[in-house]
Amino acid sequence: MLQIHNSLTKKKEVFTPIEPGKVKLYVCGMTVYDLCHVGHARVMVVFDVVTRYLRASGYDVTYIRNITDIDDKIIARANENGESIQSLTERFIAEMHQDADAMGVVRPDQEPKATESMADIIAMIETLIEKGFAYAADNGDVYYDVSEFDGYGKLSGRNIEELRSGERVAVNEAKNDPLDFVLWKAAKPEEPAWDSPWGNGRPGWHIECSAMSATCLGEHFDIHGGGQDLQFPHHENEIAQSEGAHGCQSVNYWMHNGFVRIDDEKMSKSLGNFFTVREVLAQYSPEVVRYFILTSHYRSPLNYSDESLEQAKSALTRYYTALRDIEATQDVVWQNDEEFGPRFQEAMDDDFNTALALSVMADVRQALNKAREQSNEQASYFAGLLQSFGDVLGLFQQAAEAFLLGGQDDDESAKVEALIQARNTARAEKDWAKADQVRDELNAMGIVLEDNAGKTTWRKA
RNA sequence: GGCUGCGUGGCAGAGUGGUCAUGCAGCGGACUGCAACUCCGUUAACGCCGGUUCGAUUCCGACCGCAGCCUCCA
Repeated sequence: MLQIHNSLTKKKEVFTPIEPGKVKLYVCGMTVYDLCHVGHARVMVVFDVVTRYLRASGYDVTYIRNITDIDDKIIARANENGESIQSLTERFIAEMHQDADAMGVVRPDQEPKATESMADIIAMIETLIEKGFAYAADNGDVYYDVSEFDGYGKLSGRNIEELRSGERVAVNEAKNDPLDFVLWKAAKPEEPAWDSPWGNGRPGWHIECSAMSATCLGEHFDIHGGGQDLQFPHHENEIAQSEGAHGCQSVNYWMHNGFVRIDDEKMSKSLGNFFTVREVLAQYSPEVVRYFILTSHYRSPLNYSDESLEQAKSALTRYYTALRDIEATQDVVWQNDEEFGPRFQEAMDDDFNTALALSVMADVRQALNKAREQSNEQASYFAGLLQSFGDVLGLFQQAAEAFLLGGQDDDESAKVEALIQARNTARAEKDWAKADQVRDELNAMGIVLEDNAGKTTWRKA
């Protein structure tokens, strides 16, 4: 029975979908003005695995991940670059897709964009004004009146008094209350703007998600996810907006993933201590990055370091080594495996405990390696089982050879093969000095040899 | 200052009131011409101080340390 830690109640709860057999999932996506960094990669991978596991568990999942394609940073960046906003956002949407695809992240069912949701956004603001939750200020902005919403603070565990005492925002004259947040921003000269009942302007960040989630999934849906930093104020404000406008609970389960850190500090754009996905993928295979992300529980902090990536690489190499040169039994269904299936399921059912699930897979790998010596059939079965588990976590999605040989071109491969041939000739003649010399040469090229059962295979170090 | 959360062996990282995590690395052994791979075995941990308990790393409390949010952020 699947249990999910709900940030709203701060407890693990049994997951019960609103509609039996169906899951409606919304995740806050990127603001597209720059390349994805490892923190973004974590969100994508985490909710990719959530989606994969829900589907593997038999749910019909509708997965929505929005794109914020209009905001202050986008406008500022476009101006800096001297390019149009549309050209900037289209470019970075393409870059994001490239990174996500590289990491094997399954595309969401829909990726709504803020700029294409204006009618819904404006209609929702109108509703909020009608119901008394929002007001138009003299300067053309529209604000949400926080004091009108009883549950304000319930997600982030705060109340309005606490928020007031911790107030660090410069007071904005147009607001009735410093805690009120903007739903619609009046356009400044030279800024892109949309027509609205309150004059030309553009939406505030929070209202976009409330409008898009309702449009794509309805007023009440199952799971809403995102990074921990969105809990306040973004998700708190979403609740105020959605529940204010619709008069019903908007989300049953809130899921927040932990941060990626560097040297025990949050990786973020503002601190400038981030690595882009592009940079990391130049050095490590995408599945190594994915494996690294899955070694810790999604809610824990994840410290990024070369050492951790190297460990992930070594571990994944062992899996691919086990899968190499063996024909995996097709269509093995892990749920049917009586030994490992229940252990894997128990791990994943426990709030998506991927670290524990990986330990089950390590046992399967060992079983595979042992079976190899005795029974090909058994070994093939375990290989198939490993593949089946891998499909849930998005691992082992490439051929073992492709992973282990890692982007060798044909010329290089031919050269390696020739050297191996030469070494094996020397070995046959018991010319160990020569054989070792050739092996050293290969090692220097970053090639590791493995002599198995009369056959020499190689891989990249 | 307020509110969260965390502190596990050399590193990464699960978990549990009494018995094995797992991975990376290390050590010993088997295999190998030697290595690598693989297998077998193995060392080692639960921030600090109290309390509850027959027994606590696990529950409770204080303390120390770290991180996050309270402003844009995945």
